[in-house]
Amino acid sequence: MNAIRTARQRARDELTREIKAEARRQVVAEGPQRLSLRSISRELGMASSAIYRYFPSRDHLLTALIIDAYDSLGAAVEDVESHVPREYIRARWQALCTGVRTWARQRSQEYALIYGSPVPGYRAPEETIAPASRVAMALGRLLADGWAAGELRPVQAPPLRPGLAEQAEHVATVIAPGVPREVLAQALIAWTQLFGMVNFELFGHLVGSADPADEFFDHAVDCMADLMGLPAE
Amino acid sequence: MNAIRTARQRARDELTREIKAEARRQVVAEGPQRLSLRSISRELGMASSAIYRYFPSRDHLLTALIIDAYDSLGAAVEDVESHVPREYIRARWQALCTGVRTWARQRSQEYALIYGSPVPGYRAPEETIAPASRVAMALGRLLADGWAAGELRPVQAPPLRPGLAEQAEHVATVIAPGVPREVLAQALIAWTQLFGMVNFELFGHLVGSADPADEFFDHAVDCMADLMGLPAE
DNA sequence: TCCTCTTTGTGAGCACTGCTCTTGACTTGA
DNA sequence: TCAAGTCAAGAGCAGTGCTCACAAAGAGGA
Repeated sequence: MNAIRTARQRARDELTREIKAEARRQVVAEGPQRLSLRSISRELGMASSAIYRYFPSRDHLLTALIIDAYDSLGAAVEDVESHVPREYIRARWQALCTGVRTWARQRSQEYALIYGSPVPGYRAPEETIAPASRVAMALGRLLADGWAAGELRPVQAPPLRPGLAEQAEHVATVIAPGVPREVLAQALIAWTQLFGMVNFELFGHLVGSADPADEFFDHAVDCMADLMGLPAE
Repeated sequence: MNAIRTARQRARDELTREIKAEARRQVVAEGPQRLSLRSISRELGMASSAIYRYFPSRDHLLTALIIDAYDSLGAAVEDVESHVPREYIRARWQALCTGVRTWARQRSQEYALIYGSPVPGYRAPEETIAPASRVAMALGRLLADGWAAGELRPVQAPPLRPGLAEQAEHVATVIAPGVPREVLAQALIAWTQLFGMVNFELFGHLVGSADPADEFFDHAVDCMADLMGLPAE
């Protein structure tokens, strides 16, 4: 709106940032459930009630952190993928996957915040869905590029059930226009596979089987690439 | 040990059960984080401090619930799978998957308890790992049966990296003796895929794409069956 | 039976939490 | 300059997990 914000506005923005920064520090250090508004206020040297001028409740503050986490993950994935030449579709997929995994391992508490079990009674608000879809968008672009270049092999899979065909068609229009629904159905599988593996690795469900998970992860990523019909190269 | 337990022992067992039952009711109704020892004691008409004679901490009570949840899921899956004739390998896989999904949808809070993000600083204790592996065991039996019957098709996948080959070999000896490691590597993928989908469905990450997820789920289950080389039938 | 020893329940209390509300001080724009 | 709007502070409410000293009650040996 106005480039010249008032002093009050600037102070408000700064304090909002500081509160979020301290909150993130606590989440990273001790997990989302230990996040305490009172200890934030103590750390910032203000009264606990003052926090409520900036975030109406603990959940609102958590939501802000969630949005930031989605954005951070999206940016990280976009960044790592952008370093791969555009025409290497399979390499871009691999970069996307390792990007997600690396980010998740480095910032596991924030990952748990967005992909772990939601806080009870917590319903993801409207403003989270855009940042939440950045990773999916990256996958969509990659598929669209591969399709446009005529490099995707036909998928080997059972025919789509009608409802799924419709959903896949809708996803295609939003995320990868022109790409056939069969490809997007397989991409949905690959997508849930990716986060399923990262979840299991981070939450300890691979202990005793595929732990450490590096090679298993790479292997699965390859299999998913084949499932989507990505070119070998 | 002794069939004739003392009155004290019987009272103790009963109260332990009642505490767990009330705790489970609260978890089902409001989620794990709202579980409150004080409100349990209030509901049971006892002093809050008395609970600590039965569970040394809130986390210990949660662990007991987690074990019960694993056992309940394992039993449900075993039950639904046992109703399929032993020789229908693919149908057993499908039954296993829908068994997991159905249980998860019916008891979502308990599912979140075991497959959501772990409570902060919470480390899964030793006694959870046996009940936690019941679903994996069922998958192993199914593969072993299929292999013994000579019905598994050779898997179409990249060769295993050495570390993964070793891990798959180890999983095979524990869960599906005799079955080649290549099959178990694909089974690991199918396994993470299964829980990845259920996670995403329950935690709202499929909203806007594959929601409702029934057909997508069935499709993915089929694809995973193919990935493992299960017979068509 | 009596008399210890152990187990169990109680209630007060500590240190903490999210959140509300009143009160008084400050900034801002007309 | 001055009313309107904004903000921080502090007290307070209702709740939490957990500890501890103490008093009943049961268990088992002499």
